[in-house]
Amino acid sequence: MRPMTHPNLEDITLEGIFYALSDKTRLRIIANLYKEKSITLNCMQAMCGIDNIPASTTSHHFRVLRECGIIRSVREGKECHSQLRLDELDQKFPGLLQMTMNNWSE
Amino acid sequence: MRPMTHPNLEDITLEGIFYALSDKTRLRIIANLYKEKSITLNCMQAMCGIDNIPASTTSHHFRVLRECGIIRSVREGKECHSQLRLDELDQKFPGLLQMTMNNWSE
DNA sequence: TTCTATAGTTCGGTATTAATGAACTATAGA
DNA sequence: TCTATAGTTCATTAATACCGAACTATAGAA
Repeated sequence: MRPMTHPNLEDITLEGIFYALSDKTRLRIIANLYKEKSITLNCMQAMCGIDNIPASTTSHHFRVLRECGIIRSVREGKECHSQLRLDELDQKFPGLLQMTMNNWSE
Repeated sequence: MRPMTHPNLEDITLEGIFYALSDKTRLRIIANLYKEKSITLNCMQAMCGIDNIPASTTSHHFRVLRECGIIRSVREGKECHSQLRLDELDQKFPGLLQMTMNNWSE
């Protein structure tokens, strides 16, 4: 299993972030993580309320979110715990995540 | 030539907008249109400073922007004049375009 | 220590979508 | 009517996404 990679702050691009946000499922995941800002969630928790996505697809979505720089994930035991890179993102693209969540309904 | 179609405000989706914004060339177009908010630009003007994109690709990008609801285009003579749907977008997704332009550099 | 369940990842094939050269349309002006 | 301009559409190739099946890594039970 290859190690999880995360881009450095300076390598995160606006268009990369927008790409990650251009999918309903990923927006729902982000919304779940945003609700629980202060704690990390495992995949199942982060997928709470999102219907019936195959595990492989879920894994793909988390990879997209990770590799564009929106979330940070660490393996803990047999789970993978993720959280938003809130402070970093807010430093690089002020207001982006907040605006997104303000405008996200569903 | 089929007529240009634009979605109604209620059919514009957040993920659709993000998809349109997930491309460097389209972000550059948006930035050009944003600079000249008050006037409409033809394709060539809107592509100002953007290097060497084939006409067919340009046309494709404008179509994506149009069909997601970011811009409105009308044919005027042999040109196609476009402008941001600024007020409408601001009503539906407050702050989205402004945040995007604040965070766009290039 | 093995066995089993859990939580996720990776691989590979199919299906969808994007980019672009070539041909086309529509209009303006000579 | 002829030519140039501004852009669109079509068709092909190239890149990506989705998802079942097989795999990995860990935890806890037997």
